[in-house]
Amino acid sequence: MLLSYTEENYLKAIYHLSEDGKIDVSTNAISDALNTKPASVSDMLKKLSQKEVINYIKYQGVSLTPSGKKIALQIIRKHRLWEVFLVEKLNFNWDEVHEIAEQLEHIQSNLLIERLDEFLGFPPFDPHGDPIPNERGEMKAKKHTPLSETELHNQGKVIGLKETSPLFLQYLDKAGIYIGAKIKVMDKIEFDGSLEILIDNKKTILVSNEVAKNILIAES
Amino acid sequence: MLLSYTEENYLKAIYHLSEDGKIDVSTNAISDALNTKPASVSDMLKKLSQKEVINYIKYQGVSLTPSGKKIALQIIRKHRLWEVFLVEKLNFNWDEVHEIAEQLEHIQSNLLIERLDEFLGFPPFDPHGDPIPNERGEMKAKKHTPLSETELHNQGKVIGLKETSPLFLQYLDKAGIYIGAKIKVMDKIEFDGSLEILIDNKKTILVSNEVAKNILIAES
DNA sequence: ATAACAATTTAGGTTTGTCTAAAAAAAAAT
DNA sequence: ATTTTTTTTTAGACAAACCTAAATTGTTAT
Repeated sequence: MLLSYTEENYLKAIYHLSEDGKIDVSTNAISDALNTKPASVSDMLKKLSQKEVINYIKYQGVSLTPSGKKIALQIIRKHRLWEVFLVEKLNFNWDEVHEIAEQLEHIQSNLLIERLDEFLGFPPFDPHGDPIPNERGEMKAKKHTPLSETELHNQGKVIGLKETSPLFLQYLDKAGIYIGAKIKVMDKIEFDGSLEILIDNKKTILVSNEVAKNILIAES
Repeated sequence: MLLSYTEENYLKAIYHLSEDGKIDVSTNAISDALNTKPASVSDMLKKLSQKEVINYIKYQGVSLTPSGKKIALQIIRKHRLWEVFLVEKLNFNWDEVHEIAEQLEHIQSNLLIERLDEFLGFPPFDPHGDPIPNERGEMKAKKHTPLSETELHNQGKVIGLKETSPLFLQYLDKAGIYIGAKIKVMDKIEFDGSLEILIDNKKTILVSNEVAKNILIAES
């Protein structure tokens, strides 16, 4: 089924809002996300409900139907693949690409997006560390961030490394850091970007910014 | 000044229609090109005239103002650059890319298009042989086609070669073909794609399809 | 439990880009 | 030089996506 540019944006917004734990998304939350008025959202929800891409009961919020979720994930797939393209191929910074990808995600062509995916080497993550759904809308992996970008006091698990040289692995081993280790950021030293981290609730150590940049964390 | 998706398409259509010699473009011609009704075109022309991107006198057709032409050429620039991307990087065939480029040409970001141009190595022509305007909307070169694609009885000048090996150049020299030579296609042999061509209104020779593919013609 | 407040929906209106049908202007044909 | 035909414009309507203002429903606090 073919949806308009605007309808696609509504589905995407509902998907992102329900990601944050919520089962049902409120009209006001959607109007905030899309910079429209609640009245406009009500109109659109009625329409999307008729197209059976959302479950909608008046005054009680909305959720995506399976088919709505599939469409939302396709748009997210396109968005994230284009972001990879912009960063990897056109040398954009990861913080410059969002608005352009917002436009590119609505280009209609399955072949295009599969070719793009291939051209980019089937990347599993976008430049912000968010996983890229596959063509069936499946997304196994979780979002990850470099330890260096993790907020103060946040915690998560080590899910990957950017560096895999023996020297780096030896260092991690000695420090007690391994894939799956639980890490909490206790302090950030502004001067050089080094971090004080708590590993598995047991040991607190100091890691340099260089090291932190190469450890990927799935926050929780 | 910012135009809508639809307004951009009108300007582009008017540009292409006035390319074919015509100074003033008719309402019907535009409605044909855009698959809309003449009444809709009249409405839009009034609007575009108010925005001072076209010169419009009722019942007398339209032409682009300098600012309208500049906008049209920017869109054409984007269209052609994306076509190069699709063919060169994503391995599309040159006849598959038009519809996708029709969508991509409306993506708004000057930085994007300049980066794309650079990424593609500043190509002077799109995959159909049409020249790509520069960022100021200037387009020096003329459209070119391989001699092998030139229609029967059409004529033009040799403006370039795809092959530049000494053997090929020697062959051309012997045949009397040089950059600037006037060539007319007298006959096409279906069997092997070879061509009978008239050079400078003097000499008729037969060239193989392989040779014809490597000679670029600016038709006239 | 009910009053006050917040969230949501309905009603009615706007803009953009389209349409059909009818009127007006220009071009072609007698 | 009229008539006929074609082209173009106007008038009035419609769908999509938005808006404001008013009405309704749900929630919270007393």
